[in-house]
This record gives sequence, C-alpha cells and structure tokens, in this order.
Amino acid sequence: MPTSAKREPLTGDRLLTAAVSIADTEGVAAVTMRRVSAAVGVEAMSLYHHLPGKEALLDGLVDTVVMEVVSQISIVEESGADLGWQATLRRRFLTARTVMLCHPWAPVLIATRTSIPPSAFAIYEGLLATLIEGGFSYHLGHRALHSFGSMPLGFVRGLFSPTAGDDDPSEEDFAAMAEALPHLTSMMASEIQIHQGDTLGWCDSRDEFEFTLDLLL
Amino acid sequence: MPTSAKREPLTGDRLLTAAVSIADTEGVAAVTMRRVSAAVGVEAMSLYHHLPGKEALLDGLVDTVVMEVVSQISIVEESGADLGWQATLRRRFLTARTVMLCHPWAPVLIATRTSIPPSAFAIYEGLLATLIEGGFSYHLGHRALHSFGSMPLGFVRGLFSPTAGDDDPSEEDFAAMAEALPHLTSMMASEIQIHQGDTLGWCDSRDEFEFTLDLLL
DNA sequence: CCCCGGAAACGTACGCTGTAAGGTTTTTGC
DNA sequence: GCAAAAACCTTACAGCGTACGTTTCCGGGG
Repeated sequence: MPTSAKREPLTGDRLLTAAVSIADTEGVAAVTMRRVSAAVGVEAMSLYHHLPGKEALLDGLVDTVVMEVVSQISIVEESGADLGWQATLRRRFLTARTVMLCHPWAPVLIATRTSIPPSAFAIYEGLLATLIEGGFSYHLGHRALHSFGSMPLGFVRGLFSPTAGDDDPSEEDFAAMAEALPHLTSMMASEIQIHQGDTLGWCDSRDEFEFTLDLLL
Repeated sequence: MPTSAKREPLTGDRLLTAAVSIADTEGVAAVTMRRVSAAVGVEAMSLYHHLPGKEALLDGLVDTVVMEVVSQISIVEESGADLGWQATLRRRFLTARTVMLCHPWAPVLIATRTSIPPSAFAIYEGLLATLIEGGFSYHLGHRALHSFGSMPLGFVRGLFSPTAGDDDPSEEDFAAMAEALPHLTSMMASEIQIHQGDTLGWCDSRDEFEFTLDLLL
C-alpha cells in the first residue's frame, strides 16, 4: 500500500496508545524508546520495525491526539442541526480545547514538531468548509484560518498561567515588583478582587479563551 | 548581592551570546553544554559556576532574545510622538516579529519553557500601560493581553508555513489530496493565482500577521 | 515428515547527552 | 607574600537514540 502511510500493521497503535498513556502520567520527557518498548513488553530496538525513529514516534503522538480531536468533534456534531458558522466554529474550538486539557503535553509537543500532522489537515478542511458555507471567499477564509492561530488545536499560550511557582512572594519582593511593574500589579489586584473566591481561576483559561474566540468571530 | 539575580559576574553573558550564535547558526539542538563551553574556550563543567544547569542556559537564551525585543522597541519608540494606542501596539508587535525572524529557534524554545522570562514581564507591562493610557479598564486590558496571544513575542503558529518539504507532489498524490480536502486545495489554487509571481510569500507571514493584528485592534 | 527462508524480536555496542564529585590552577584581599 | 576564594579541569556515570549482528519463531514446499 504505497500511496498512504498505514500507521502500524500489527502491534502498531499499541505503541502509540502506550506512549500516550506514558506521556499523560509521566510527562512527555518520559516517552523514550526504552520506556515505550518496556510498556508494550518488548526490547527497545524492536520498535524500529514499526517506526523509523524517535521523531516518528512523537509525530505519531500528536497525530493520535489530533485524531482524538477530530473524532470528538464529529461526535459532538452528530445531531445535525445547523446553527450557523460562528456557533459551529466556537463549539469546535471548545471541543478541541477539552481534548487538549486531557493531554497537557500535546500543545508544546505540537509546537516543536516541524511538520504538521496529516490529521490536522482534516480539521482545517472542516473549518474552511464551514466558512465557505457561511459565505466567506477563499481569500477571506484563508485569512480567517490564520487569525484563529492555534485555536483549532484548542490552546493559547498560557501567559502567566501557573504564576511560575509563586512560592510565597514575601512582601518585599512583591513591593519591588509593584515598583517595577506598576500597571501589571494594579491589574492583578483589581482582577483578584473581582474573582475573589474562585481560586486558581483568576487568570487562566476558559473565560479568556471564550472571550478571544468571540472577539475574533 | 542576594536580592537580585545578577546574570553572570565575569564571563557570564559571553556564555549567552555564544549560545545565541550557536543556536542561530546550527539550531537550538546544537546548544549543548560541551558545545557552548568549547565556544567560550572552556571545559563543560565550568559552566556550572555561572549557571545551575542546562535549563537555566535555555532560560537565559530566551531571556536574551526577549531583552533584544525590549531594547529594539525602545529604540524604535525613541522619537516620542504619540500616535495612539493601536498604532503603538501594532508597531511594537511588528518590531518583536522582526527580532524573532532573526532567531527562528526562539518561538519554539519559548513555547517549551515552563516559566516565562522576567524580561517578558517588562513587555507586558509596557503593553498594559499603553492600553490603560488608551482608556482601557484593567479588566478589559487583561482580556486584551490574553487576546494578543503570542503576538507580543512576535510570532504566530506557522500553519502550513514551510509546506512541509513539498518535494514535487506528483500529480496523483495531488489528486488524492484534492479529493480528500477539496476546500483546502481550492483555496490554495485561488490564493496561488492571486499571488502568482511572488513565490514563497503566498501563505506565510507578514501580511497574515498584520491582518490578524488589525483585526484584533 | 522435515527443513528452511524470511520476518520479527533480541543483545551488544557506540557516540552522545547532562551532571555529580573531587582535584588543580589562577586570581584576589589583606 | 600568603592564605582564602573563585574559576577551572579531570574523571566518571547513567541514560539517550540507534547501527549492526544474532537469535527465535512460524508457515509452506521438498
């Protein structure tokens, strides 16, 4: 079957599912040839009968995740009510996002890949189709795809997401920071006041994601 | 000097500039302890007197690049004419982008870092200050910062930037692709027709960057 | 029945990485 | 001029990806 690259003939996707679960539990750095081979009960070099190398393994990892996004989207959109291109894209991005939240390592891994996974083309194809149906020209659709950035894959850069260790900023350091970055600290104070109560949620994630999303549409 | 982390006392930033030039010429994968130490005429282990480890070296790399962005921005904005917050941000993002174009490895490296470089705070502080002056509330400013995504650092995900090796797609493959991804191929055909002449520029970069930018503002 | 040919897994080995431990040289302050 | 401290070097180890040679397994023709 020379036309298309059939993923793995025999124990093939067992490798990938094993690798995904390793990445989920121990981080992507733990995805090593020996570690994966041990997980499927095999010696390291045997992997080379199913994969050309480490890079292909990582490519397979992101491909697996993106395929999960694709299938999840098709599940969500099973009930075929047409609700307009904006709501459709919105729901699609949010679906992608929930998948990515299950595999925190995926965004950074995708960012490091040099080639984009073939399954990602399917996503972009679907997005573009929706845009065209919505009356977009090809040109505008093209620009729109660019504008979405990494949203089709369900993530945006964390900004100060984890607040970087934030181990008890010790008032003097905080004061120094307030002096050096007055607006940022004022903003933080203001935002924390608004979000008092729901810890962990003051900056990150879903609200901001949806805001940016609605802004773009 | 326990309060602030002075970068490197003696040969300190020589390490970083050497590392940057290595990354520029040979790729970020070539930035290894031994390679960098050899570049400054020293043995590998000596680096540990100036850096706690490899991660710190990479952190220093991104910090160097971001600082370059900061200084470049301040140079550009030297002539103090106030041209409104939108034009200011626009020019700032484009400045960041030109710096990043000189160090193609920087975006992916930044994406992989767990902590954001301290110098990046300076950039966000400046952005927020401009927004506040422009009449934004802290809350809206906060959302705006999120919406900018990675633009303050001068990059967006490449989408199909290098078209992935694109080695002579051999008509049959192209036909298969056209069948599987009809809208995408139609769009490509349409866009290529528009941009006939300026090769390499049909998809990537500056135009799209500016479009997204203007859309957000 | 045996045998054997090819695929799949194994084992060994090499060069590379980051870095822990400890010895040696150079610089510096009194 | 001489100790103390900083900078440097040497050695060593575990782990990585992977090239290469050997072994094991299994199905079809003599």
